Amino acid sequence: MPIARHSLHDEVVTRVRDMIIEGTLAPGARIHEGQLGVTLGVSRTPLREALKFLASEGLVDLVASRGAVVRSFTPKDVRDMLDVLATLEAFAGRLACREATDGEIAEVRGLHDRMKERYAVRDRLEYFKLNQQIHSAIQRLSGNAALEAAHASIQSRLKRIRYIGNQEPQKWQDAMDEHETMIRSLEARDGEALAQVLTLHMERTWDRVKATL
Amino acid sequence: MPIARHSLHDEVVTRVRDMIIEGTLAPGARIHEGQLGVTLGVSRTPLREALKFLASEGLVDLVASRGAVVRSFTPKDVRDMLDVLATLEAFAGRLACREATDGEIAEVRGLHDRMKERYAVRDRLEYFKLNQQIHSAIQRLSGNAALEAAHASIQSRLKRIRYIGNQEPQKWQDAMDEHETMIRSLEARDGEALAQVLTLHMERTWDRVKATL
DNA sequence: GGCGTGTATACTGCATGCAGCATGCACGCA
DNA sequence: TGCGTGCATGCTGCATGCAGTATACACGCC
Repeated sequence: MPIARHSLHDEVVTRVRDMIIEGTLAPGARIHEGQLGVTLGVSRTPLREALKFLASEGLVDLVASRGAVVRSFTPKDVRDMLDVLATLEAFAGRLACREATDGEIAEVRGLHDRMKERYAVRDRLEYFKLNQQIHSAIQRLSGNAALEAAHASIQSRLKRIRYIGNQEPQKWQDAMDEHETMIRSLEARDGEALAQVLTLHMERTWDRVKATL
Repeated sequence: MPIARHSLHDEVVTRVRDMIIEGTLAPGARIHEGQLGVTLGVSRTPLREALKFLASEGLVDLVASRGAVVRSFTPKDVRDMLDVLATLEAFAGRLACREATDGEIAEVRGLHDRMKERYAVRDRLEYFKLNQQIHSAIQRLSGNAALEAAHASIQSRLKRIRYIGNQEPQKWQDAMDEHETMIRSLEARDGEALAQVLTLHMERTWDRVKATL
């Protein structure tokens, strides 16, 4: 394994993306190149390159001669993205049930169990991270790289919004139950059932987040 | 309407993307910043920014300290992308039948008729462009911007490969027939039929291109 | 003769300087 | 007093210079 090579702009992409997800950079906020550059300790060049990258991901908008602003989403945007996610995940679920090895499914089960533990102690941050990993893992198990990439792109845009959701205990419990059904369907290699619960999960996710928009 | 503002890196993104699609920059070819910069008449900075953008689109790979290389796709990559496209287009087709106005559908019919004319005189380049426009238009008619963006991203990666396909008269005729069914289904607002033919079209597209990979 | 090592070349990665444009404020005129 | 215009400021967009590193070739050693 090659040692991790941290090209600076790659590092910056990650950092800025995290700042957007965590809300340090609020939606609609203008990104000041010089200022942010100083904050991150890099010059404007790699920062600008990172912003172009994030623009392509849809996390920031580039306005001519006025630089970058953090993209803000309307409720409809969110709903639309969830609909696409549902479509992609349902497709991935069917494939995963067919293509994944038993070992791979066991790994997802491992993620699921760890997530359940974090839920038990109400560790929202870790729960959330494991949750995202599970959804990503199902895409990966589909064996379709293009699918995985398309999913990752949309998921990253929704991260912030989904993190805000699940605030209420009942909602959180519901989400956990849906995940329980998911993992069972995957282990049973029942593609249709998995696709169905994934679609339902997205629909419910919408119900859980729409009030916060 | 604000006059078109051509930020240089945007222009470069378009130019380089076209060079990749047209094959001027062959898959696997290394992109030499200085040299290409001179060719395009721009300095390295906007060119580098454009390359970061294209990397995010998946058209080039960035290798640390070695710059950018034009991404090359394996047959499986192509197959995978077509599968995702089929999924997205089927979804978009259903939505479009429900959401589009009669006027919008008439516009697609217009594109279709123009495409048929180009087919009649065997004008492959114009046929191809109109073909892409039709597929994009169906996404747009879905009213789901996230869907449209995800589709556009994959479609741009496949452009070059799909352009090479349809070389043989019979294949081209078949593709044309599928499009004929498409437009009829759309006009009848039969979402299921449209989804079905779009899926079929992608499957057939695979049959048409796989030999060239 | 083949393989490993050293060195030279040249390309990428990043910093910085300069020019052009957007924005906000002040001043003048109606 | 209100609106329009001009100017100053500061930011973005782009060019270029410099340092670090990959690569290729040549030389030496086994």
